[in-house]
Amino acid sequence: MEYRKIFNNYLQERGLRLTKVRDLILEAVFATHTHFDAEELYDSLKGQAVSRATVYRTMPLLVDSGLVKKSMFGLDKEKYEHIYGHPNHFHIICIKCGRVIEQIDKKLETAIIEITERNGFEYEDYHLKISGICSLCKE
Amino acid sequence: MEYRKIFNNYLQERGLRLTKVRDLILEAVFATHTHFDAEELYDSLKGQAVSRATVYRTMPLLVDSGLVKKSMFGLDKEKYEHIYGHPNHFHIICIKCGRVIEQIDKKLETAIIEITERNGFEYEDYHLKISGICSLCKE
DNA sequence: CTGCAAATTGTCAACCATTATCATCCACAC
DNA sequence: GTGTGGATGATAATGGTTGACAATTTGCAG
Repeated sequence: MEYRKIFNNYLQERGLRLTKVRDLILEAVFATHTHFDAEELYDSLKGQAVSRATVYRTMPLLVDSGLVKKSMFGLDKEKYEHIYGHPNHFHIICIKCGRVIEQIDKKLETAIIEITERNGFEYEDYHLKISGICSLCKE
Repeated sequence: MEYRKIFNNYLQERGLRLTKVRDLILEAVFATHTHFDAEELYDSLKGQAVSRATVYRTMPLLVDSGLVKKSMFGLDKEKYEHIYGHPNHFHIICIKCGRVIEQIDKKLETAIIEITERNGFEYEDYHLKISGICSLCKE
């Protein structure tokens, strides 16, 4: 798995250790194909000796390594999603039922990068969340 | 002040009461021209008998009334900004120094609305946060 | 203007996600 | 295999936010 190589490289580059527990967490993250929070990840690791604290401690590493992204839903908890192998995308959320649609739009992304550079920034990443009412809830 | 009228209408429409305290909070919100959190708002009301709990209780009303928006920085606390009289805008944030730039881009907004409708959603709002490295930090 | 019911507020305790602490454990270099 | 410093687990602590409830105030009817 490519993502393992990436994470291991990331760890080694900064003198962090490749541990069994970090591996378990990594696998759990990539076995999850939805948006999840730390607690849900912890639950999915029940039975495999991993403590809650370590899950919380590992998430920033995964984010920093570029494998995982915080996906901002403006809710209470931190939500994450793995992004390795997923092109940059954004979300459209129904404010009635909470349904989330993922979208990719190259043109929009290009426009965003242009705007960033026009302001003298070196582009790094973007988060876009659109709120609306989905077709099912419109009636 | 127009925003007072809007808030009062909002309250009356749902049988909520216009109270002195809500008025004080409203004024404090519109006296603040930056992004703020509940605690900062509470501080700015020191001396005017308003309790912390009421500040927290009132924020959702202000958001729901459309006068205030949660501005998502993916940080620890809920951040807000008042939006009455401000065109819809987004933020570019420097990941090194934390500087925040506000931008308006009509074309981008149009594109976002189009994408939303193409997906069968009725457009409501969007949140865009761009991360990058600002000109000062690039060196 | 007065009285009343219901909404609102303040105080303070409770909640809950996240973080710090610290003793124990383990990865990794030698 | 050993030593050492990073990593982990258990648990307490933290801090933003919310709940409970008695006291207070608003909006309205009379």
